[in-house]
Amino acid sequence: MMIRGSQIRDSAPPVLQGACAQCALGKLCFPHALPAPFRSLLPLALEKRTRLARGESLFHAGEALAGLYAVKAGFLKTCMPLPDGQCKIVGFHAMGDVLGLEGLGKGTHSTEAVALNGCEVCLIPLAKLEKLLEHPVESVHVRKLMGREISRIEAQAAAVGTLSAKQLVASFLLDMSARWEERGYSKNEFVLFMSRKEIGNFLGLTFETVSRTLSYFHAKQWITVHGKNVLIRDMPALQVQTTHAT
Amino acid sequence: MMIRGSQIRDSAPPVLQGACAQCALGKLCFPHALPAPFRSLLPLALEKRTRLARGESLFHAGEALAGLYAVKAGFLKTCMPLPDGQCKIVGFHAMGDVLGLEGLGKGTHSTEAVALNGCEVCLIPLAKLEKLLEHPVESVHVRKLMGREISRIEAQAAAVGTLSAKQLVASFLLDMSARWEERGYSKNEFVLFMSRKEIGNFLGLTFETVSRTLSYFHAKQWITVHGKNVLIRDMPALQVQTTHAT
DNA sequence: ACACACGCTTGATCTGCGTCAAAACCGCGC
DNA sequence: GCGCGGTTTTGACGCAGATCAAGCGTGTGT
Repeated sequence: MMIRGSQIRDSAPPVLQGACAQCALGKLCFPHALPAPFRSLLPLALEKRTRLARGESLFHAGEALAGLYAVKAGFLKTCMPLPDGQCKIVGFHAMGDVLGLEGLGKGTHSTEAVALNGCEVCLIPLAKLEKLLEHPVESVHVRKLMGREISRIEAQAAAVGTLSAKQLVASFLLDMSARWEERGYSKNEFVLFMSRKEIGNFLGLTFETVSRTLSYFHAKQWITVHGKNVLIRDMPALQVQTTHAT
Repeated sequence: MMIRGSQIRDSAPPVLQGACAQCALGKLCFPHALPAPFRSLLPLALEKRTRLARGESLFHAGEALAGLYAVKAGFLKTCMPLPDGQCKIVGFHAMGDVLGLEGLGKGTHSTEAVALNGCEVCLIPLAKLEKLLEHPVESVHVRKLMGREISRIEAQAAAVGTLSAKQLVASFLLDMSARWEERGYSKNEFVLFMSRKEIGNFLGLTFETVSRTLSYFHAKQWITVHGKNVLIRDMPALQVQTTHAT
């Protein structure tokens, strides 16, 4: 019954209609952004809350889209399978993020979503989603989510293709920092839920290079790293590192 | 009056309501995918046809979204500005492609679109687009376009972060080939409208490396290159190159 | 037709990051 | 506590691709 390492603050029953009304995550979670007149539809929309243990998949590449997912708690990665059987991480996701948007194109997922720790996730089933999306306001909302997703991935792709290892790791840390801040946590001190290997995969580097770069930043006194715990001590220095070469 | 290097087959007036009904590009172009009952809305939607000369921008990064664009003829690139003032190409676009979807997130464009040669482009103005999107069928259509776009960029990002120069150039050629085939042209013989520098920028390589790799493929008899003209002589060899390392 | 500028090719050299290897660390079960 | 497997750190070395540089096409404007 207990969820290891999760940030759930209340003890809501695992399946509950209208649970979002009491949800501690507040407006972060996807359907909460809807304007008042459409809120009444929500208990219908949120059908199932799922718990995932570390390493479990929410969906697989090639699988038919079951609907959209809103992350309530925990951390996930989305991976794209490569021709050679390997898997490239295309994003990390925390509470408030929406997963599955890429599947709206062909009706099947192009990526796999895997839990990095204990997660709780809401499913908005496809049938009910489509019903919801007949209302223009919600339709606009989903388009905005998708547009932002496109911008995010384009920026990511642009960075990976051009920046050096130091630039990539610096911007990765700043990105994580910003995400924690958005969610009301400290922007200077946080935990990396993913391994060095996963960071490397995401940034197009080896885990040795990631480790070395973190050590380098540590030596420069810009950050303090102890395993997965990171303390940012000189944010501007990292920001400069993002732009300047070498 | 004439458009250099363009594939326009008829001599339709530059601005024409309902032009798509006679458009030689047929179903390739975005609004044509709409089912019959909604077709009547189209002459309203397609307000303006724009001609762009080589090097002209359709929209800039940061600019407010004017609407969506459908490419009627010609070739464009979309670029994302980087912190250091450089610009990274995130996509190449040909007739039938839709541009501006990334702007639906924040209402402003996150990329710039630049014509690689003489282009003709239709604008669907934002106000009319929103009207159109109140109809569920069209709303679904745009979501599909966006979903496919997300998948496409994710795949692109995955490739650039992991593949070697030879793998990247091989998959680039195969991608171009597939796009030409989709549009009814030969999949074996085509013209690269972009320069080596632009290919390099797109793939995260230098133009020297792109040039060397093309020469290597040429030496292997897999392709024939004369400037921007490409003839693919051994498609399977290129496909193998995509997966195999070295 | 000419020359100039720009893009492309090809070669030589340099370097950042990948690869291989070994040791330290950390969590976990017993 | 102890031993074990996996992760992380750190070092030494090599290579793919960047950089520097020189010559060659090709298209463009006069």
